[in-house]
Amino acid sequence: MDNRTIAQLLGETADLLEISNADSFRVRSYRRAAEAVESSTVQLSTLCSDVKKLLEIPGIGKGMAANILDMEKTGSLPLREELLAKYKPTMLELLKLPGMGPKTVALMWDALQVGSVEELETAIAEGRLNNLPRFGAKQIEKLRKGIEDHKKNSGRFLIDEGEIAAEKIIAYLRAFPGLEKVEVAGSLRRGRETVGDLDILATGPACAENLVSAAVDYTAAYPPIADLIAKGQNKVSFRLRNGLQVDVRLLPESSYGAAMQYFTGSKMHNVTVRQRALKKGYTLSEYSLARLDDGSVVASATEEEIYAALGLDWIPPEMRENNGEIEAAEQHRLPELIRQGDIRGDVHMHTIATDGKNTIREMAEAALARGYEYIAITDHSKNLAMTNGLDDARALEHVRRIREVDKEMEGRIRVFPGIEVDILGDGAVDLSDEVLAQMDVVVASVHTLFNQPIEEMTARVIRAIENPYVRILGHPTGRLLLRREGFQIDLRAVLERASALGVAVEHNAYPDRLDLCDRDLRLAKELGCRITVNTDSHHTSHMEKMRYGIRQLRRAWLRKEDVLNTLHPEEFLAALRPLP
DNA sequence: GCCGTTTTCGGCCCGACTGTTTTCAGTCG
Repeated sequence: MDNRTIAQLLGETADLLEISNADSFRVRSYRRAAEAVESSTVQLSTLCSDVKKLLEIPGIGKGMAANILDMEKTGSLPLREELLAKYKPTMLELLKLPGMGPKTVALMWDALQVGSVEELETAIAEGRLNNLPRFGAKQIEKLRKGIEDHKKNSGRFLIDEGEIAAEKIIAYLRAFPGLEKVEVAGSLRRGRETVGDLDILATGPACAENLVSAAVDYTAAYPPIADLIAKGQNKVSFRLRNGLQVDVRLLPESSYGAAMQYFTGSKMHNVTVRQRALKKGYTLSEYSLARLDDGSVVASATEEEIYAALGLDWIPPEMRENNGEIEAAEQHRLPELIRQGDIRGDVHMHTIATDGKNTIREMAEAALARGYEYIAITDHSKNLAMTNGLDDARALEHVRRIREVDKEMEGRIRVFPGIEVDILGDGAVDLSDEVLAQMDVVVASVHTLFNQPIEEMTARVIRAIENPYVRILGHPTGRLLLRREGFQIDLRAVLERASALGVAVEHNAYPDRLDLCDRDLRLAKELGCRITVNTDSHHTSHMEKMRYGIRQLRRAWLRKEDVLNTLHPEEFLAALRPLP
């Protein structure tokens, strides 16, 4: 069992314990253990013969080690099974609705026997929630909208989940002799924030017509398959335990490029490309680009050949959304998109001073190892009490330590002092100007819950960035606009103001908080905003998540010069809004 | 359930905000 699965089972157990009103500290210990397992760099399954090693992991004690051993041995966790006998697995889904916490889920179950999103929907429609304590018209309406949003997004998986699953499948397939090239296509290749399913293409000598059936059998025997949906001549479809559907196609090398082009999509991009082919007297399919008159193949082995035969430059997958990329490719005007290697610094990260997991020094070393030239340490401020946020005094002390580490690093990497302040209800930020004046990088982030009219919300955020010490607007859409009903903002108005003030707008690279979608990023560029891309890292390993953010920037057609943290350290600071 | 120069109990990140309360429970970060 891999770490991710173990972490998931532990996390679910924590949720169930919470619903059952268990001791909150016990719940927390399950959560902590789940986090510890998730961020562990060693596979726990390799440690199971050595319980001592398991106990060395902070957050794993005797009980938890026993749990892990149980999961390794039996594939399940006794406590979780016990709780699932009492409740329903679908209740975990209910927890994802905004405003739905464990207490409410328990109430729904005890009072109405409602244990799933569908049942809740029915109960709302039948007016059965009306007599429940704490349930007024507003609360019910919030839930109704929450369900609506949930349905829109359920069935899709965050890009990193898709990628992790894809990497494992690809590694499995590559182990088969004669499967030489195995790659992902579909929306994952296009870098969308979420993926509906995985398309994986494989080719090599093993895909020759007379041999392919063995490779098909091998594919269908992939151990984690939960449900084999279809097994055909050269295609295998299955579902994984988490519900993600995967389509694997095994193709001859000669048609690999055509298949890559076809299965990468998007739909509208492909429609337009095929229309173009027809105009030129060709027909384009997943097998080849061929002449209409005699059917002879013009191109098929690589995408480059196909696009070239259509008079187009090769188009990066992230751009294939029919947003004008085809015209640009025709006129050789495709922008040179930003790449991961262009990023020279990450200016949003946390340490053990608040809710991070590593020290300032460890973060600096890890960033150096990644090839960064600078980082900014931006721990939380006091309003985020739960994170042990810094008040004025602690913030000053923290700045002093950051400067020390900066010196210790002897110029190999710069470490800038910073802070992530919270925006209060009146639009003020929660630390004093005197303290903010000591910081190189002040990020003002919208964290706390607001449920105000759009005008009021917009005004608050604008008031916050008008504070002259604020240099970056963090989480500009208040994080997870997707998930949270009730947070609404006039993003255009905010971005216009940020642009005028010279406040940079941050794009978060973390997969579950990609708070600017590609459309928002295009708008930001159009309005002349300065843009940064950051990971909001709470652990050294989080820094690798940068790649997800880069892909969003690429989807928005951004180039290196559009993003501030591609600059050298001093240039970066100079490009930020001038300090008062 | 974890953790411990205070070792085998008693701590364990806490404050803001909302809706439905007429004093607070629940959710969120």
